[in-house]
Formats: sequence, C-alpha cells, structure tokens
Amino acid sequence: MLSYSEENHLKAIFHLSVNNESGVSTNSIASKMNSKAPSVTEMLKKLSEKDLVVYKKYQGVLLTDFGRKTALSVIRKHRLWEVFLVEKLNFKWDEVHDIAEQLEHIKSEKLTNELDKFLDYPTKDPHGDPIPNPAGFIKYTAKLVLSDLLIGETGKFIGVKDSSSTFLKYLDKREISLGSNIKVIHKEEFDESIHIGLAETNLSISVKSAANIYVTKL
Amino acid sequence: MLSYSEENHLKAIFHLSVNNESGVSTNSIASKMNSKAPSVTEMLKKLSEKDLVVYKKYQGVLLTDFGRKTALSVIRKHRLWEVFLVEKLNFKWDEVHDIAEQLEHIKSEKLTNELDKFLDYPTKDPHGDPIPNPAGFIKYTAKLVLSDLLIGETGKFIGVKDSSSTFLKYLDKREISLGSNIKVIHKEEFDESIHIGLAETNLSISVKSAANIYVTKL
DNA sequence: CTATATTTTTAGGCTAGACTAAATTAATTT
DNA sequence: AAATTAATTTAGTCTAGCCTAAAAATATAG
Repeated sequence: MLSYSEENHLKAIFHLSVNNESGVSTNSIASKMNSKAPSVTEMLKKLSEKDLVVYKKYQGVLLTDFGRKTALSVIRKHRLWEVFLVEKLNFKWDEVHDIAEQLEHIKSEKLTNELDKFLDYPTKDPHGDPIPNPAGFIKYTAKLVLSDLLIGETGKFIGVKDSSSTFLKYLDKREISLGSNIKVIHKEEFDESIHIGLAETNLSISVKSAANIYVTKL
Repeated sequence: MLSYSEENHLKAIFHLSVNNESGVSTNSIASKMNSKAPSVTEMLKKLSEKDLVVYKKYQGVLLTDFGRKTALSVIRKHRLWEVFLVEKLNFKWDEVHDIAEQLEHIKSEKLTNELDKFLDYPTKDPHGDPIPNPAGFIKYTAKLVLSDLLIGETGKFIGVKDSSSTFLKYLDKREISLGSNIKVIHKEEFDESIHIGLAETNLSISVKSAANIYVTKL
C-alpha cells in the first residue's frame, strides 16, 4: 500500500519522464513537488527499494514498468474524478484540479472502474488530457501548439499545456473552449502576438498564451 | 485545517457521546479507533488546544459546539458518499463503509454540497442513518429494536445498529431489507430467538440479530 | 585540464502520530 | 477508610516525511 507522498512522487516522475528518456533529475522532481532535493533523494531510495523506480546515485531516476503502471493508475483516477466533477457536479474546468489531487488517492479498484462506467468511459479529461485505461495504457493524440501554426492555418483546440486556473479562466473569458476552431489571421512581428479568428470573434493573444494551447491542424 | 486523525477522533467522540452526557472515556475512544490510550490522551490535548473538545485530565472529554459541528460535517460527507456509491455506482450496502471512510476526508465544501444536490438531498444513508444538513443539524427518527417488539406487533425495518458487512450480508441472505415490514410471530422461551414474518416468508432469528435491527412500530 | 559552479547526497534535526512501560490518579472492594 | 484494582497520563521511543547546512560528486568554463 503506497502513501500519498509515494504516489505523488511517482506521478511527478511520470510527468517529467515524458520528454526525458535519460533519467529525471532530483531537482526537477523537487521543484514539481514544491519540496526540497533531500526529501526527494530520500523518497527515491524508498521507491527504488520497492521496485517502483530505477535509481542510481547522481544518475537521475526512471520508472520501472511497475512504477509506470502505478503512476498511471493514479493519473487515471485523477482524470476520471475531474470528469465527474465537471460533468456531474457542475464544476468549471478551472476548479477541479485541487479536489482531484485529493480524490486520486482513494483506494478501491472497484470504485475507479464503476466511476469509469458511470461516466460512460470517457477518453479525455476536462483539459483534453487522455485518460489511461485500467491496464495503464494511454492513448496520445498527435498535437502541436497554436504558436506553431502558420498564418492562414486553422487548428482545433484540443488541450492546454498550462492547466493553471489563471490560464483556464483567461481562456473562458475570451470564449476559447475545447473543441473551438482557431484560425491564425496574422502574427505581429514586434511582440509575436497572434491574431486569431474564432467562430464569432477575432482577437489577439500573446505568444505565451499561444504556446500553451494544443491544437490539431485542420 | 484538520488532519485525518483529528477528524477521526472527533467522529469517534461524537458517536460515543450519544449515550454519554457526562464525558467520553479515553479507553472507549482508543477501542473505537483501534489505537491505544496514550495516543488518545495526546490527541485530546491537541483537540482541546484547538477548542474542538472540552478536556480535563482524568475527567473524560466532550465536544464543544465547534467540535460537534466539525464531526457532523465529516459524518455528513461519509453518509453522502455512501449514498453515491450505492445509488450511482452499483455498490451494495455492505461494501461502502471503507471507501466512505476515505472519501469523508476530502476537503471541499462545494464538492459536498454539489454531491448533496446531485443525489437529490437524501436524508438517510444506505444503512438508514440520518444525514446531517450543511449546518450540522441532524434529524433523529424515534426507533426501537426488533427484540423489543411484543408478539403480534409489526415493525418497519428502518436501520441497523451493527453495520458490519457480516451482519449486512446476513440480512441480505434472508431478504430482510430496509423498508421491510417485520411481524413478530413467536418468541422462543429457551434461547429467546424470534420467529418473524416478512412479506413472503417466515423465519427465525437470534436475539442478537433482533437487537441490531431498528424498527418503528406500525 | 584545472578551477569554479552546480547538483546531489549525507548528516542531523524537527513534527505528527503512533507505540510500550512506568507512574499517577480515580474507582472499587473489603 | 485503607488496600487493591482499573483507568489514565507521563516519559521515552519509533517511523514517515519533511527540512537546513555541509560534504561530495558531477558538470561547465576558462
């Protein structure tokens, strides 16, 4: 039986592994967890002991298959609960993260699978992130960021890179929502800001924002 | 922000207070929590510090209004989640306790109240226990135990005293379920066992069982 | 290819929450 | 009312999970 802290470390390592084949650094984990390097080192020893990670001093850390599966089970629960909160309990997409952080640690396989069924087997969470299946398989969709589209191209908004509530509320305010088609009308040379066209309106957003909007080219 | 352990102690004290106006003993709390007396003493000091209980060494402990409200908020969550599990996720009444023990600690008032709304403001949990309202008001129903009914009397099954999964499964097997009308047909002198009549069948149950079945006289 | 800077680990300390064993207080019995 | 028994608290220990400061290993720069 894993503790909350163990599960949270596994999750952090999983997320940091995505663009990091060669081992995740102690500091990056500490920074993602809002903790300090020595706490991480200590935890890595414990996780290694339990065969959840492969850890060699000073060499960074990687998940074992078992660790990866465990991390994905936590992520699965997180995302299913997020769907539940939005679909069934009237939460907004910017309100669900902190509660899901708590709910993801509830231990009951039956609960998770019944919840999945109750929600009719969703494949994406409210931010567009894929929901792993019970076996720990996760289906990634090819995606690029809005700032990579060329002038004249249109993308379908399928997810956010930054899912902070600040950014999500910002998107709400401009009525940029998951599924929207976004056309790149113009790119400002000076500050790289981007003029976009939505169904009804046109508006201008910063590169920073555009770099946090995942799209598929249409 | 209270810890799980603090919340669990408050809950235990609340449940033990019901038939105990004069202060709950350290040992009774320890036994309910599957812990030991020194752990309880330590916790009582902390809870007293936080004005959740009134505690004087060797004198037993009682909840303050604040402590009572806090305990009831945890109990409210526990019972709402139980309803959710049974009504929405196909759990049986004997399967929900342990999961609700985890879910009751999730911190989000909005979550609790939205869940309440989603479930259409239930007043009883799957075992017949009343669900406190958001203000911490709890509506008790007058009840007696089946073993107190006289021969010839009929009671409506409205709750269980022992909600262990063993007892609940036992009731399932005999098709004694919440809402059933139970008529006392005969009481055996020798072992005090009770012959009861249900809608379709007659059967015999022990005093011990009968003492754990709450009824209202019809 | 040293020297410096950065990263990581070790050493040691702290708190919460549990425990056992011993001491103290309260309750019960004679 | 004293003596015994039972309940409770104190004292001291342990573990998990965090921390800071210092030491060690690795990476980077001149």
